[in-house]
Amino acid sequence: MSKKKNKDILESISKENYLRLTKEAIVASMLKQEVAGQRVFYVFLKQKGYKEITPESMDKHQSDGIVGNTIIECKLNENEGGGPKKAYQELYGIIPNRLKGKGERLPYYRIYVELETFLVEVYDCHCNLVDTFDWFSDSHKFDKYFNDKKNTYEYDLVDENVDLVEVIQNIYKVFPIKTKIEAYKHLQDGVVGWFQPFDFKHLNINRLILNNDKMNEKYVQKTEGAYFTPSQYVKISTQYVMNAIEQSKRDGYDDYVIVDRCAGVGNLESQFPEEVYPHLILGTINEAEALTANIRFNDLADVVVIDALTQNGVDYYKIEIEKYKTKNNVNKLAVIFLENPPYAQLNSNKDGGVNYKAKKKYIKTWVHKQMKNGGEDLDEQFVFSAYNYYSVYSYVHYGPIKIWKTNHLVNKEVKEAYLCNRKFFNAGESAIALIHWTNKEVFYETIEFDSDLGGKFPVHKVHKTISKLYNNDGKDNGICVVEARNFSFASPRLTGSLNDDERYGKKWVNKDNLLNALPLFCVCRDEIAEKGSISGEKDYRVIDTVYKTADGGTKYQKDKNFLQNCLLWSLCTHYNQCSTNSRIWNWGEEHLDESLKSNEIWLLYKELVSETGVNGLYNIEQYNKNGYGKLWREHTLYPKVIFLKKELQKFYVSKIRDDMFKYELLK
DNA sequence: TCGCTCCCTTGAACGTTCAT
DNA sequence: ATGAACGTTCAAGGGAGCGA
Repeated sequence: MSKKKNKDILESISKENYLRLTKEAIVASMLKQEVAGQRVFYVFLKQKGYKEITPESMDKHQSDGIVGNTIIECKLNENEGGGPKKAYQELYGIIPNRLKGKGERLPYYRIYVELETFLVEVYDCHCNLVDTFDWFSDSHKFDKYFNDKKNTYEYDLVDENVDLVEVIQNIYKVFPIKTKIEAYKHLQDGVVGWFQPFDFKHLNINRLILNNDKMNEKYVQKTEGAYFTPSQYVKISTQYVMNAIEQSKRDGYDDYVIVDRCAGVGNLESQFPEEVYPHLILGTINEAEALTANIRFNDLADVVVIDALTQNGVDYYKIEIEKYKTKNNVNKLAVIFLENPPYAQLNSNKDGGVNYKAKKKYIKTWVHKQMKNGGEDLDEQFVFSAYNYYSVYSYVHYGPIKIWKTNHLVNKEVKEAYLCNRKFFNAGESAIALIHWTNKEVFYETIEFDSDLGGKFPVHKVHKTISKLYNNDGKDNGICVVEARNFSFASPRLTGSLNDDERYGKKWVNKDNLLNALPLFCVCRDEIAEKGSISGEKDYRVIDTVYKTADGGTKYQKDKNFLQNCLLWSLCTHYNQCSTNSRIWNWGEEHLDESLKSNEIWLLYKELVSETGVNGLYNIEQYNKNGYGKLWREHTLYPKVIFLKKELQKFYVSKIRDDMFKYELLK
């Protein structure tokens, strides 16, 4: 809006007598300050019968005025908002570039509208004036350009600011297709009105492969479980494999093969020297990925499409290994597995995530059926089948540490181990173990990992869950429900809560056992184990490697100091969801040590309780005293609540956390 | 009952545009 | 330059339900 316009509006507002206006009229005049002109224009067109126009979304400041095959830019008059100069930049620079960056269609026509003078100028994409008319009397003329299909602008995918990955993802959106290979077909054929035919096989292979990894992020990742491994970690796993090869030579093996049953586009193998290619035995379940991988390996290695978790799949690799032996006349062959399998738990309730089970209609894979226990995660199935059906020399494997830490699925010698940061796999920050296992049986209690942060990071095996440390005393005797169950820190709200409404479970604890049970609630809410830090720099190595256990037994119950600290924290934290009338508040105050009652945390908490007349920080946060007005909470209550939360964090770290490790509640 | 994962909503933090 | 007013992104938190 021009200065003049705004000034006029502001002046007219100060002259206006609002007392005589209805509510509606006031709202109408408020709208005048903003983009009222455009709103009137688009509403007018809509009322003239242009159904594709939605004025509400089109007259916002930053929306691109795209209707059918046109981009529209409105100006009130030629002095407003930069006038024709600014309109030109928008129509031929800013909006097209934004669309290209998003990989979306580029309209052929550019329309400049001057609202006050009713002037409409229609240009083509080369800025040739095509038509001029009056939008009030000739509004039907827009129709021709909105719906024009014949004159189309095609842009080239080789263009710098075209994001090929976005184009492919838009192809997925626009056409009813499921696989990459179909998308590639569209690239090859071109799409009228969108882009020219693109010969991906000969024109820009490197870029295509590079982007293929990126493409896995959003679409294929979800449907096929095709995650890619970042190159800095591929470098390490490549070295691990080379080490295994060297070791096999020293052990008297004649030759080696490298098996990857989830090769995808061949990322894990991309850093091997070419002489390694003939030793590769690769498979993937996605046809388009196999196509791309075969381009990468230039016919020196063959990537086939096969599901490794079927009986056929298992046999296929057996046969391929045998074939290699026969063909190359090998006596003693070292079989090295190198894999980054999909990590997808199939017993999940939702149909999102890796779509594997949706395709298989909840049918267990053949490998899964062979497993006595576990195997809900595809990763476990890959690990299980590798060691069960093949005589593995070495297994270089990426995956969650649970296969060793809790499931005890692999108990083999560790040659080398590295903790990768999952954020580089395009997921949330956490630790993914890269381990070079041999086939020698070894039972470790601790594995030491290298990592991005340098030094050694130990991860300990766990045996018993904390749920073993207490029992259900029944609702009649119980003071509150303590939920304390699993090993991991996923969803701590659900599996580590304290409440009196049985919202997550029914494990009631009575007055005699509660003091001993509260540390189990506290450990479930260990912020550092869950998030990697309290604030600032995260230590990704902690996330998903530190678990809750009962391996230390009931020793912690003899430390009265520790129990008292946990009691104070449990009573004051907002994670305690007991209602204000719960018996826990009186019980807690009775049992809290006198020395802790002079602690700043307790004093502050009690102050909030007396101010609101409500028990529990969780309830205090929701407390609303209408008589004080809506801003009262912001000014009086929340600053104190925030301060108390910070003090509780500090208290947990300084007085509780170390003991959690000491008593092996954290491990 | 227990262990675990996935989807959805929020809102803080950061980005961008525009008028003064 | 500065700040209002949106727009965008992303992690945290809440909740549901599967399979053993």
